[in-house]
Amino acid sequence: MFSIGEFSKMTGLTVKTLRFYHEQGILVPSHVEAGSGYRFYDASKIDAARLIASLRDLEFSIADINEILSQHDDDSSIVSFLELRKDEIRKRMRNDRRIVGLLDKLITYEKEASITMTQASYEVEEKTIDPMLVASIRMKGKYSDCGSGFGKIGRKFGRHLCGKAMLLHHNAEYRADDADFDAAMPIKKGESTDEINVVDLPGGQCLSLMHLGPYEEIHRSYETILKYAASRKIKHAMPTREIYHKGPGMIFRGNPKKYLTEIQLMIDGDG
Amino acid sequence: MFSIGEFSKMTGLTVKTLRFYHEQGILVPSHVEAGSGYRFYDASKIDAARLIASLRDLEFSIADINEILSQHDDDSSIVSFLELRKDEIRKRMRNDRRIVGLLDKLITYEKEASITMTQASYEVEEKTIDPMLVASIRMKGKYSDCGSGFGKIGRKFGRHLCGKAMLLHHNAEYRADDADFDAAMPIKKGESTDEINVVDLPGGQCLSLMHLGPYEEIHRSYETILKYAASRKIKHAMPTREIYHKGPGMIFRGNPKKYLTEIQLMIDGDG
DNA sequence: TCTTGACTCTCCCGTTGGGGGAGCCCGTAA
DNA sequence: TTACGGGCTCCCCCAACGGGAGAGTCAAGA
Repeated sequence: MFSIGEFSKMTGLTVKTLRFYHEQGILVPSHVEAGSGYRFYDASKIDAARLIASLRDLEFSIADINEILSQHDDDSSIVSFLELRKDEIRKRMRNDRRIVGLLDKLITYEKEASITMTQASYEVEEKTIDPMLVASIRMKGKYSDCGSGFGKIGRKFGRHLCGKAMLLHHNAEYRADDADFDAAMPIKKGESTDEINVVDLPGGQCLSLMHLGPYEEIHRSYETILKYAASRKIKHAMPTREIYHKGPGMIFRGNPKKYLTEIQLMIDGDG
Repeated sequence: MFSIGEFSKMTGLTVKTLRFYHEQGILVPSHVEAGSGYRFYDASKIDAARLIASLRDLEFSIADINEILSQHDDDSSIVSFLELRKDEIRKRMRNDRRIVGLLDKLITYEKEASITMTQASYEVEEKTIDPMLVASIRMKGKYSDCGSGFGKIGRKFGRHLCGKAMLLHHNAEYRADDADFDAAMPIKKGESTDEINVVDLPGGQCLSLMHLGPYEEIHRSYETILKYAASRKIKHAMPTREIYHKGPGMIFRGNPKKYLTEIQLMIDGDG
């Protein structure tokens, strides 16, 4: 016969836990002294304690354990319990996978944006870009409506997205209310649908300029890059591309002063 | 301004939850009427509610959300929070994978044992078995000590086990205290260590008999199968194999009347 | 104007598996 | 004698709400 302290050390269960299991009726001491209320456990209870610890390790609830102990004495008869438990845990794992996926996206996005922001020169550069496959939706109206387009593409191609959201401008000039543009997102693969076009965007030489700050001020960067092109007599092809390295966050709306947008003018083959 | 019921329908958060968030200070109504205590929310709170719901969906605690809301307003500044959360969830997923693995083992084991038990003829059969790779430990002493051997093998080759535990008897007769045997378990691959030998067990024709009941009675089945072999003048090779289709469970000690053991006598090539 | 029914309020208790601590009892050793 | 190391019971605490009681509020119909 062991005192509760000795039994605790032998089984690894805390004294509190042993008292709790006694109260719950799943691990009753072999003897309780009448006067003092002291609990005493004999050697046969060690196996019982180990068993309960195993079941708790499998995250069975006290109620389940109570039912298992009182009605069963063989592993084969509790297979249904085990399967239920497994289903529940798999369910939780599916949700966890989803959450980790979301978190990963957020983290990657912010880290890339942060690197881009510190490494950018904020001057007009000439660079070569690769062709890419994008899912796009042609929209007419306000630029600010593009969010719904990105939403639709995200819901349809969520698994295959592989880059930042971008806008393809089909107007040469700024139009407030009746702009003609594509909301587009790079994807690894996919097929066109009624609403969404999957197309190859050509690569090649382009002029690029990073714009740090709110969209309302992006016209200044447009002036800069267009002046640069004009001064060097570079012709550019439509559509003009705008790449959103950092916009309103997925959690917070973000601080517009930190919004980071890249303007790309594709250099015309003839230019 | 919306009443709590209207706001609840708009955001999908229950009235109880909204009151709780008010109490916790993470989503305070725009206005609380002095006399009645009625809560009123304006449109700007919808975004806040969405934000909180997103963070709860990522399983952030109320305390974390409080800190995030009061100290940050940009996704990039909470990346460390997101990474912490991700680590915690990955940790939980690792544990869940472990549990599902254990449960799967238990379930598979019991189901196979159950099928074997109902399909067995409980008469001596001749059958062909495939060669197999086993990890084994040579032991001398009591049969009942084999458990420690299985334990060692399990700990070393846990990931590569692919069959039931078995005993290889090197004595032709029953020996109580100084038996010579191997504790062995089939594995997919592995290398010998100091203590554990990885060897190929040959396949071929054998006599097989299922024994249902406690080990103490297995001598009867041995008599049966040996008599069968003798009556047909079949010679058999050592070691004799004993395969434990069902023994003491991994959870419960099990009911010995349901223990299921297969005896295999390998038929000698000359026989 | 009264009533009715739908809302809303606060307050309290319950969930899970124990942990922390107060206040008390007991035996033993310095 | 006192301190210490056990043990006991009883009560509160955690997280994020849900359920329900009892009471007040609001708008519409009779």
